[in-house]
Amino acid sequence: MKSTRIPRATIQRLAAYVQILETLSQEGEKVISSEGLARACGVNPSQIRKDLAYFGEFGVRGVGYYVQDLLTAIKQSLGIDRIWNVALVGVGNLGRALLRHKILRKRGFMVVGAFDCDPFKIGEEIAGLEVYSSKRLQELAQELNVEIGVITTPPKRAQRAANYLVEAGVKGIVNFAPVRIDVPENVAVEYVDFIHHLFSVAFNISLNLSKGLF
Amino acid sequence: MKSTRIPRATIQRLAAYVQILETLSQEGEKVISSEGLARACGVNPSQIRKDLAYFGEFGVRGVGYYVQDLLTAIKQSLGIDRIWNVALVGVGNLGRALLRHKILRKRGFMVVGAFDCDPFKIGEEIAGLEVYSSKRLQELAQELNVEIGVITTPPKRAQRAANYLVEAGVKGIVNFAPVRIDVPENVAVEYVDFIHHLFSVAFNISLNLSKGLF
DNA sequence: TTCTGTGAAAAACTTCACAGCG
DNA sequence: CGCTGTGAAGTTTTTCACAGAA
Repeated sequence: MKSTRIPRATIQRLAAYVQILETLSQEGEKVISSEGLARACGVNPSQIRKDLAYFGEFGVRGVGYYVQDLLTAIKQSLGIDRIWNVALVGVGNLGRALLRHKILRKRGFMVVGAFDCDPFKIGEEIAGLEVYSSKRLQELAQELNVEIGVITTPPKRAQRAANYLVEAGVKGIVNFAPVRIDVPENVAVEYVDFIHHLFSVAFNISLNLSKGLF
Repeated sequence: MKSTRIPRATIQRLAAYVQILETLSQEGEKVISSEGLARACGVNPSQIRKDLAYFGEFGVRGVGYYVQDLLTAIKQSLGIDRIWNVALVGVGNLGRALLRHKILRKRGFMVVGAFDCDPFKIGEEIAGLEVYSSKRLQELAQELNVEIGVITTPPKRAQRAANYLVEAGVKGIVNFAPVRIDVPENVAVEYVDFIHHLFSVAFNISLNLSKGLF
């Protein structure tokens, strides 16, 4: 394992590799070359070899990578070779969808607590989980051994949700609310905002159109 | 307007600037400096000036940027100064959440058609929109003047959904399914996969933990 | 004076090209 | 022989630093 700082982009790509390798594994493929993997995820083959080299030597020269071994190695490198307990704050449309979506659990992220500040929602049961008052976050998160918080509140309540989560001792937050949040620097934050992707598509369409016209 | 190729990262950041500027605008702020904006979205001030310079000169030296003017200018540059018609394919948990979420519409993306291949879902009404058979995509998308497709199907059906959308003449696709899709190169594609962000947070937590231990 | 716009420098990231191992 | 692992080259993106306009 190298000690160089690992590019953020590499982490993003590793996540993509995991997805492709899991599909390959399900399809019964045993071996994949960097070129095959590259084609499957639209990047350069040496990019893949470089990305993997940050964490170790997982391939066999002249052969390629054993799908199952590589999958295990990447998951271990990313720290996703185990289950992470997650608390979800904000039970709106998006929050509900995430709670019902099996993908979180399938990927090793188990939502062990759902929280909201709306009295009408507190006590409701969604996907087998009771909705608790956000004020009980600190108390319950410790009890439930929560490590990651997911914020799906409206933008105005995101900072408060973040505060509760930090107080409750979570070490990472995935924020779906379209606002920046302030947290201590030892808390890892990721922002998810699909509107950005729609903007990006809109921009590219406009660009293509103008290329066609002139 | 410069003719250099605009970095993808710039487009992503412009989308973030839009969000912040809209908040500022609502709060009645008239002027913002590149430094203020930089602080609000966690980037370097000259990054912001560079990003904006790709599209023109929007600032006033010694003053900063007029919030409203800058907002208008960025929206125009991104091609989001108008309404885009969107077709959504795949009415599962995520699809439903997007249909009900007001944010799409608020940002200028109007879902004008919802499609699914499950006979049980066809005919259902969600957020005032009838669910149609995916097979009718081509016919209806043209009628409804759809320009962007959003795929929220399970991974296995994503490629078929993409094919339908391309046949229907959409020029851009936002794919929420965790698989790569093949489309003609004049169709802009963006992938949305929040699991990547959870992976990223998990990795960073693991990293912080190991830093703390050694 | 303040704060933008921008060349030039620095850093980060990607691709190349090939040595080296199975 | 084929494909990985990797230094070196190349490219892109970010940051610096300062000239110049309001």
